[in-house]
Amino acid sequence: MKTAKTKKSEESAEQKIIEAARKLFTEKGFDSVKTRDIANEAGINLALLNYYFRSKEKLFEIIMAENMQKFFMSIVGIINNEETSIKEKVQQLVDRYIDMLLHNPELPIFVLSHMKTTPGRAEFQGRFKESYFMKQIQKAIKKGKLPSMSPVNFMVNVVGLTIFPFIGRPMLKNIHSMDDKQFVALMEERRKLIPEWIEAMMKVK
Amino acid sequence: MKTAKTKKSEESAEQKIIEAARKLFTEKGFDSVKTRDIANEAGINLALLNYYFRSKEKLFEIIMAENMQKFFMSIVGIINNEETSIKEKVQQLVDRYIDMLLHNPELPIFVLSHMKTTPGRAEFQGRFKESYFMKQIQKAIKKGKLPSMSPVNFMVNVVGLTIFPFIGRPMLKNIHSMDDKQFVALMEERRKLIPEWIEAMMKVK
DNA sequence: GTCTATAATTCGATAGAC
DNA sequence: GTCTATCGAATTATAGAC
Repeated sequence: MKTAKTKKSEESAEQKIIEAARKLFTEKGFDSVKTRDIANEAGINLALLNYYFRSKEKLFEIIMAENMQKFFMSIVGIINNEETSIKEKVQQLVDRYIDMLLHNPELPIFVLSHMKTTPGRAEFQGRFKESYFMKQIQKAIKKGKLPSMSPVNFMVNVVGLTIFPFIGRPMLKNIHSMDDKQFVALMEERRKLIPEWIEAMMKVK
Repeated sequence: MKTAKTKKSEESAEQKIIEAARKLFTEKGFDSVKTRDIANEAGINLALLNYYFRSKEKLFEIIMAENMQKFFMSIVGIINNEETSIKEKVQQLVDRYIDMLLHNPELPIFVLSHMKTTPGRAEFQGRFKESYFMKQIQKAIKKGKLPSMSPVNFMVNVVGLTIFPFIGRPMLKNIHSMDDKQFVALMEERRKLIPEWIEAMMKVK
């Protein structure tokens, strides 16, 4: 174990704990992960966890803030850009999310699971609702360039078509016996197709 | 407490435990729920839980099997019907899932969370992949009636557009400040729109 | 079958040596 | 800073009276 992980011994204990916690909490959530699991994964002593982070809860809050940031903040720049069209925003959103989720596939379930219990922070409240993207969509609907429906549907479709496969990945693995390589190929196919689908969908009616 | 729940005292203790366990496990998962929570929710003594079900784990397995059944088996009849067209199947799938999930909104996150860790049962393996629905889609692609792409994409889109809003509900609540009534209205709108969208999407290219 | 009391284990956290 | 040892609370499970 020591032979292969030369890199890890160069990191500080604090850093090793954070990384172990990030991995385990993001995969399994708060209650399923035991502080001993984190210590083992990090290759450090159990007492160090409390020495550096005071409690399991404090450590979790750090990881949760990190994950929320990664999940939401990566797109606020895109949806509030006043220079780009709806079509351009859709392509950028799809690209950004697919890139990010290919490296952090557990993020959607983590974020959505914990938003069920944790009241969303003021930080993100209305971040979508009041975005320039939403205003563009509402305007397009008024002008008859998009079908008359709840503008939320538009956002749900873009986000859903993009991130749902990551959420449903265990289903694809089991029910469709899809391996990791096939999954990546599927997402690369969807990267091109989703913007085309969105365009076609929005001409309905 | 006793005054209002007259109905509950008519049920057997075993039944009350099952119902409490169903509610709590489905909402919060295995580790977050304590056996005491279940006993309290059921209004029975803690010891009865082990008397009837031997362990927390055995009880959980019952609930998980129930939920898996509800989630998957409700649609096998639809996707294996050799009399209906692709279009009809899409409408039926959307209807069935929306009806079911309006009554069991926690099901998708529960099922997908636990399929991450639990290897899928043989019961469901290949149940989609070998379905008549999949064969119909493959045939339609060959005939050029559907765009040439992975047939999995088709299934992912139908299922994703339908169940993703339930998974993303906490996000809609927080970020879009959407209440329950608005959510139901949204899903009723989508019930009509998703089949139309799917039809439009599949004409791309 | 249902309850009280308690055993057995797990888990988060800390004291204290080095 | 890091470790060993251990405490105290929480939690699952069981023994035994009724």
